[in-house]
Amino acid sequence: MKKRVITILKNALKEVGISLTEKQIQERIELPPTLKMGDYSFPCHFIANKINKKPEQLALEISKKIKETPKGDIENIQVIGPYINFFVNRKDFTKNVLTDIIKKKEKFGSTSLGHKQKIIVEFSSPNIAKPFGIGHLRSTIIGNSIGNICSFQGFKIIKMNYLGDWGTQFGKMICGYKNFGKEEKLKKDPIKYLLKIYVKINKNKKYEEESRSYFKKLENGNKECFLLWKKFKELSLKEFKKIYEKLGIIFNVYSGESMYNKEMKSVVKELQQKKLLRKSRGALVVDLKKYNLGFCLIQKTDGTTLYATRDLASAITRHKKYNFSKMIYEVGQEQKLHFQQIFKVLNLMGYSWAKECIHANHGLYLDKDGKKFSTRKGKTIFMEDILNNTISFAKKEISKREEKISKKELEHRALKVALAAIFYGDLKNTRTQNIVFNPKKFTSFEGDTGPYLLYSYARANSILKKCKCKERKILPNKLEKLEFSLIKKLSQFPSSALEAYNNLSPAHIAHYAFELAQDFNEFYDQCHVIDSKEESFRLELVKAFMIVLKNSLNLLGLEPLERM
RNA sequence: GCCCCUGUAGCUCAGUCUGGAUAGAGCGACUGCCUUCUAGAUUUAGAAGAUGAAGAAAGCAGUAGGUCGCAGGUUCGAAUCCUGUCGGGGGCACCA
Repeated sequence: MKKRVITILKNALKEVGISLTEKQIQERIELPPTLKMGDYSFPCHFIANKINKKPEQLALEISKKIKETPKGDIENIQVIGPYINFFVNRKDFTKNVLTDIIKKKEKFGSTSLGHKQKIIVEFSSPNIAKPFGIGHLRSTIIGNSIGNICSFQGFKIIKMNYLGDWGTQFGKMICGYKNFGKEEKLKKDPIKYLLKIYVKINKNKKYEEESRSYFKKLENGNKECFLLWKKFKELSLKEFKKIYEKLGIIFNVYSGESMYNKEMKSVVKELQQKKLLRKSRGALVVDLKKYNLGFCLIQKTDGTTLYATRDLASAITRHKKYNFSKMIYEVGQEQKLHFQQIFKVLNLMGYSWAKECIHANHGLYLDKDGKKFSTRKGKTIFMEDILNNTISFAKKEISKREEKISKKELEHRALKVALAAIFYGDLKNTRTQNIVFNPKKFTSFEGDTGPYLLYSYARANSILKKCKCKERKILPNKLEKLEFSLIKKLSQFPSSALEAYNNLSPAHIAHYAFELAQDFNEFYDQCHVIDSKEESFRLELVKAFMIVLKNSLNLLGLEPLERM
């Protein structure tokens, strides 16, 4: 139908002496703010500018040239101010949209834009020997969703967890454990105990020298250090995997900084050969001052490596191994400069694929004073606690509404509701914005929340379950306003999904899903589905709603519930 | 000091990339939509309550709430673009 609008416009514009390509016209077509103003609209300001005419007048002139008498799929054309508004035939529109959704089901809205090219999405990436904190929550949820969004556009996605399992901090860990660690305590609650040690060692400056020497030993292959490191890693990974299982997030690859130990030497060599390295204050650096990016530190004075070195090595190795078309790093925005440096260095090294590396940065969770959380100072909120709190709150809410429920069912539903609250609560925010952490946000289930979305789905499901009438795909003569609003919203899902991909922005999907659920609930309130003459059509509409909402939720990393 | 992000309703935020129709949501506040009772009588008033029921109130409708940080500029037109300025956050060499 949009195509028809474009053809009509193209012909009319020609008559007035303006020639635009179909693509140019398509880009200018807008959706009017209200239903009363029509379904598609063409603003005339921008052309009027070029030919020095008043937009209102031009709109009238163009509309007069539209010869084809409005009928068929376009019912009416109106000029309001500088806009030419098109009204579609609602019945045809509805029929097309519903048929399309019900035919394509979970594929509705997806495309094959990616042609199965590979995209690596690196996300979550928690630090070994530290608890899974609020800092990694965003990366985990957003990265997962970005993966789903890209996959929906036909890319082959590799979800990669790049563990922070190497670096000076492990010198600190080993130093702390050797000085005041106890094996029994470690076994009891490994991660929280290791955190205690980490905080303690950071407070005491006299261990700094010793810590660094332990990391040097570790990097040089000292056996005792290696075994301790291995133990920390295994214990941590076990805890992390428990959390991922609860969150329902699956990684294709578990990688880690430690895995690029061998490649690092060759990266340093390569940099030297390409004459990019320079000695500065005893360390090896790449000078990026020309690009306003400062120095990228490659090797410390004591000869050990740094984060940047490992990221360079891993990027090069990954490209060899996977031949990715894009690599997305879902990492906090405080590392923006770091990634700019890495990408620049890769570029200077002559790797043309450097431009396909993207830092999809996210804003930080700030504490209630608006300051950054810091693990080093022991100021963290544990993922485990957030999850457990939200789950127990969800349990209370569910039991309030349904007493006779099996324990197993309660556990299952409470987990799904809690995840919806947490995931949606995070994803609805603009990715790059900082968020002040407020635990109450996750335990509020009304209004613009994840549980509201699940509720709407369950509500729709209940209608279908209770209705025994047979399907007859009859469209009513007159569509109610709320019915048509819902249908229009349904039709917008594909462009929402595409927009989310273009901006790597799950928030687009989150906002769409909320508006969709709102439209559905309005429709539900006003239009009774059962015992109405329109029932068969409305049942189709409810079905289509469920499909589209489910697709949206899946993109966010959530599963809807049939009952809540 | 330099670089990046940011300031929209009491609170939390969309909208800013790509300037256009009355600046939108959610929370909080107030009102109504549910049930029972009493009076009144098809369109009412008061009080109380919540329901184990289901076409699920985890909902819907309405009211109040805005100098889009401030000051200039560009434009027929600015929350949106440009400049300046003030407030908040993050980063800036041996952490990741």
